[in-house]
Amino acid sequence: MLNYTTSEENYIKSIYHLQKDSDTVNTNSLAAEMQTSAASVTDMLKKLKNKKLLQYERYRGFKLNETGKKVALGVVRKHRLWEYFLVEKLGFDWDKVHPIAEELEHISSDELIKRLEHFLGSPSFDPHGDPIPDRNGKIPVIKQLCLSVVPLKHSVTVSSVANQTPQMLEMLKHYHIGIGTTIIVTRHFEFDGSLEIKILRQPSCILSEQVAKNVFVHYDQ
Amino acid sequence: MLNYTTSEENYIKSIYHLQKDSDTVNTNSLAAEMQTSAASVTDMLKKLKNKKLLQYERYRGFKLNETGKKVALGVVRKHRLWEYFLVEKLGFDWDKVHPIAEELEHISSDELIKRLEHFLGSPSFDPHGDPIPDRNGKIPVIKQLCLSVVPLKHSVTVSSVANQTPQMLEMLKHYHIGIGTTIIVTRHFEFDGSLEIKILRQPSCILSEQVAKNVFVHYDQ
DNA sequence: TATTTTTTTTAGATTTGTCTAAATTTATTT
DNA sequence: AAATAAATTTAGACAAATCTAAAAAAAATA
Repeated sequence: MLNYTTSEENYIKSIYHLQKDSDTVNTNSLAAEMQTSAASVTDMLKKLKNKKLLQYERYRGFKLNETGKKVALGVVRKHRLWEYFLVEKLGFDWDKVHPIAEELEHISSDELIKRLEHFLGSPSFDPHGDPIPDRNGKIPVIKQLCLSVVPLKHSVTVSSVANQTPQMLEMLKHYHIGIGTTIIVTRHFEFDGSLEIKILRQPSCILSEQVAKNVFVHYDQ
Repeated sequence: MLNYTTSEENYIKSIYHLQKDSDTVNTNSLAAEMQTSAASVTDMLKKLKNKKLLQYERYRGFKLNETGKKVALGVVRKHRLWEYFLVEKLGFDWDKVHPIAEELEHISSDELIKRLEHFLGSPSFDPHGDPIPDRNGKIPVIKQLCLSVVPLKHSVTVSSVANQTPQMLEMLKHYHIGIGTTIIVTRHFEFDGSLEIKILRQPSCILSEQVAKNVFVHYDQ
């Protein structure tokens, strides 16, 4: 596989994330996402089109082709493996690792990533619960649902968190909730949508609907 | 501390290595070291002088000042910690890690390096036996001598290897010699300068003078 | 010391990625 | 459908890092 510049990789990654939500992407939303000007985006689109990484007709929006998606998945893979390393091996809090992984994801060695993955035990999900694509770009899937809609008395495990701010982290730390935590919802208060939950070896506690809406879980086997 | 570009850091590091041998550095030798043109070196020298990292009078050579040396030591520190990580944690052969560490050394986070160092157990020497500067730029010293001049029957430990090519690595692997290996020189053949050595749990073997001249050791306590 | 050679610097281009401002195309409203 | 607004692209510029070729300075040699 060819090598791309850090800037190209960043554009490709952002397009990839945007086109998951809305099939074709437009210039302004990419400019907003990347905090740059629409003109810069247009410039880069021409380069990426020349390198055959995306479909693009001027004024008509754009989307990554298969090659482009593979490149994007490679960058996402590296980003999430490094995040896992930073949290699990170096002990960073998960809300601190993003900017560092943004740099590490552009280190080019394939052998490095192969060995890093093995060293980490081939994790399937990063510390935020986001899936880590495998070497072929395959993304592990998991049947997730929002904690706010989980039925009472079912045992579920936290698999990801939507809002990844320091404020949310602080909140979750206080409640002893992290990726992998097992939770049972014991009551649902109609009035404000808040939940009473039970975590193993913790006293019961109440979560606001706002928090619950940002926590995603899967059913335990 | 300010941030510098990857290119600036690479120039600073190369100047640092060159000025260890010859107090003041000249344009052509830096150009050769960095595999670039003398004109490019002059361009960069002006930038580094503006940023107050080196003493430089045109046509008169140049050298890093104290600020420049600190920056250089920071880069060297990062390079060697990453090399240690790549060899000790990811299982790379030591002759494969240099180009990867050349990329990793430019990752900017200080917190990352602090935690990486702690994770690695604060090593003092990298896998080639080169010293790792501490957070303040202090370089651990060790009283080294060349294996070719070690007196007979003294127990010594390999601390570094001068020639770090794949060919040398292959040779040393064959003899079961690495950084940290304990060696006793049992005979010295005047004819060709070759040595008979004994390594714990290995049969005695003969090293050519050429190999011995590239191996550095220190006396055991 | 005068000449030649070597080293170093300058001058002028080039590439990559960015910018602002103006022009163009598309979309939305009267 | 015409006018207006919004989105997008082009034109032209700039900074960083590089290059080649020419000029200038320093060093070596005759």
